[in-house]
Amino acid sequence: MRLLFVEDDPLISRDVTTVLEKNGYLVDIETNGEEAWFKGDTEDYSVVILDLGLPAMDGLSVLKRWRENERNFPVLILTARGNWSERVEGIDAGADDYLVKPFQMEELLARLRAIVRRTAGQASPVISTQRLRLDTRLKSLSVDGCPVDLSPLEYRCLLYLALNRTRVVSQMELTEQLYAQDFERDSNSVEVLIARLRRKLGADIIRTKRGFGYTLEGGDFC
Amino acid sequence: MRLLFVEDDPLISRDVTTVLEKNGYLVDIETNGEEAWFKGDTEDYSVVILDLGLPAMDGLSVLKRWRENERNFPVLILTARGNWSERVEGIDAGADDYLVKPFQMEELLARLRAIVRRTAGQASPVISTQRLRLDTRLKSLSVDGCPVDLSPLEYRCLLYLALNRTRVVSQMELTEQLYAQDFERDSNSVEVLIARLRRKLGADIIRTKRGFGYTLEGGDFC
DNA sequence: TGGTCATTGTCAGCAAATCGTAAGGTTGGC
DNA sequence: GCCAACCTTACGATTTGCTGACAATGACCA
Repeated sequence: MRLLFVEDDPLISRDVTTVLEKNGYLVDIETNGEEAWFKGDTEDYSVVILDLGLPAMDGLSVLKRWRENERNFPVLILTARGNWSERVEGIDAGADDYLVKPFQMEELLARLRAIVRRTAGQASPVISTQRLRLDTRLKSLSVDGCPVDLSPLEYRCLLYLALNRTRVVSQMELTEQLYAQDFERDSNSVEVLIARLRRKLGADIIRTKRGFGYTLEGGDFC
Repeated sequence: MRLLFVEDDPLISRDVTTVLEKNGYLVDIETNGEEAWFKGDTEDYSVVILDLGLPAMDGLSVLKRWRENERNFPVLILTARGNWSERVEGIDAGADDYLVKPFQMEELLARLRAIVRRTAGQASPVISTQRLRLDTRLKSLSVDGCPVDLSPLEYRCLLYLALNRTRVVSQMELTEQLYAQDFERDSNSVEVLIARLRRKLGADIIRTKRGFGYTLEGGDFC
């Protein structure tokens, strides 16, 4: 789950990032608006946390320019206490949620989960396909009603496939989403990961589109 | 995705090209301005990377001449560090983005993605004809409602025919779109490819206009 | 401290799919 | 009927993806 964190205060960003990473997010940090905008415009993020007080280009402008370019990832904005108008403007500019500083990490995590779920078209904290049931709060999974244990990496992989089950996810994309950007080119770790998932889930849950990538069952037509 | 890479330093172009090809681009390399201009003027590219310091004809002139001739493919220019005026001139001459040398490959890839997305607009993810349904997100195809599996090359070929179904696509054109520049001209690989497609789709989906090329059913024009 | 276990990357071997090549067959226009 | 354009088939080199075995790491516990 790739996350862009736009925050100019290095003290805050370091602490928050640590927690986010412990919770399975792959965090990119940007400290100024200009570069944050470029990152958001060119990379694929699952969610963005955006502080509104930024140098170079203020957070609101960044958000507006993203939305103009149809960058539709969910954005959670951070605002200072009592700055009510900013908050309203933020929502108008296309933010999906806001949080007032200072905040509890627990609350940030909860809102991130909610926001990711909503924008993925999920109304509940549970993602279900025909045979899978992924509970994002408990990080638990059942297949055909039977509980299955997953390792952290396996869970993140399956979650990403589930959130993108309407399309083919290439090996490369999966690599970028699961590992930091300095990935080995000639490694088959993704293949091994998929194989281990299949052993736990059953062979026919994750399908291979040779030459293209992987899809989950249930994203079918016809 | 055909890409023209105009760069006079063979060391740079070789390395960059390798990465580009691994990322699915069909790369043509030109090392001097004159020939680069001719290539861009006569071939169909999805995007062009243009180094501004070139022998024979400098990059800016090449770009201007393309734009005068209404060659509207997106162009990303490469400039030396700190050469600010060149960059501004480049944008004025019709470049879509620029990158300062030396650069990270990741950043180049990101900017290419952004640029292609911008100029392509957003095309519908599903292309339908009377009997075909091509889902570009699932990379899957159904004929008369029945799913059919395609190899990557077959898929690209059919997609190109589908995107150009209002006209006849010559063998030559298909070759240029599917293969890199220095391809054997007297090979029957396209014919074989079409034959394999026909075996999977049914004989009457792809029609031959002898001496001209191929058309898809449904693009009737007699 | 040392042992056990879960997690995850690496590697080598295998099977199957992919795709270019070549050779010979068929078709259609003149 | 000839010739070029096009089709079909078979072959095999290469690529792609799967799998089991093994190693490195770190957490946990005695």
